[in-house]
Amino acid sequence: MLPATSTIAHDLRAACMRITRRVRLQATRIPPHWFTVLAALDRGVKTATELAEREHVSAPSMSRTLKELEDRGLVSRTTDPDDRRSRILTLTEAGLRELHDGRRSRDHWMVERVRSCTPQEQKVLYEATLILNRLLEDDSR
Amino acid sequence: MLPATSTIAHDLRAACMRITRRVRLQATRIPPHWFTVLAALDRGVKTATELAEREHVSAPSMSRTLKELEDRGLVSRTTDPDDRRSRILTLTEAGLRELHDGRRSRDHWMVERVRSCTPQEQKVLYEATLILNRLLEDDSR
DNA sequence: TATTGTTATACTCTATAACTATA
DNA sequence: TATAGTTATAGAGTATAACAATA
Repeated sequence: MLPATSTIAHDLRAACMRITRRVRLQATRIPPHWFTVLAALDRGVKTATELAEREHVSAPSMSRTLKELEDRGLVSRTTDPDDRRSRILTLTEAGLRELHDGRRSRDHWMVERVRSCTPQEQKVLYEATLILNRLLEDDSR
Repeated sequence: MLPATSTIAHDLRAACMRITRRVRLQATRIPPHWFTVLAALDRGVKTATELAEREHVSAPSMSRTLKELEDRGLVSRTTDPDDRRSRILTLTEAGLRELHDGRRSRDHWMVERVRSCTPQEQKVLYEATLILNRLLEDDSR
């Protein structure tokens, strides 16, 4: 018998949060919020203002993070010729490498775990992932 | 056809993190790390040292958090008569109420989403939750 | 001596307010 | 006047080191 909807929801929510906490322990070489910025730039975000909005962070916070990323050679900032107030952000090669390494490191724990599952279990996890992504999409409209 | 194990793992990990981020936006009245402590006490954890270990936080950090929780009347600390170095932690009634309110608030978004799923989908999500919890347990041994 | 918990101190990430420079 | 971004400053939350009390 299937539990009540509210129980399923609670247990699922709790499990997702536990997984997140566990995966976060797989330390990357850079802080999590830096990593998030590199990922956003990789997805095509171009300006500091846009980044601050999408990450729900204040403009000064993002400004400081970007300065540190630039200092470490992971991001480059050039003045936008069309609007000289703006600065166009791009990932450097080192930034792209850091992003790839970080992704691999974050996935490592989960890959080991999923590998230990039976094919049937892997199928359940895969289908659940599709459903979760649909729920998240539905919500953002 | 089922994707590669590494793809399933990556997509699942990413989905869990997105769900966590979305659920966190359902603000509780107290900071997330306080909430986590109340939940641990409710599960039967009794001492500050044990809490610090389980939450992967330093002893002084936990000590400070507990002091603030005590100041706000959510937790009470009494000296353990059997080992006078220790202090036994218990949730007050107000703490228990805060915990219940917080849980309801955190679950709210997810309950709405799961309710929108078909019974078959709910079954997949439920089975996935069981698998995820087993993976987390396996790991902590 | 070892352990439980605290205080002292410093670092990181965050925010709001005030600023510079462009538009 | 409004906008993109920065600097100045302060407030959380965290950590390590040093300490007190008890075992």
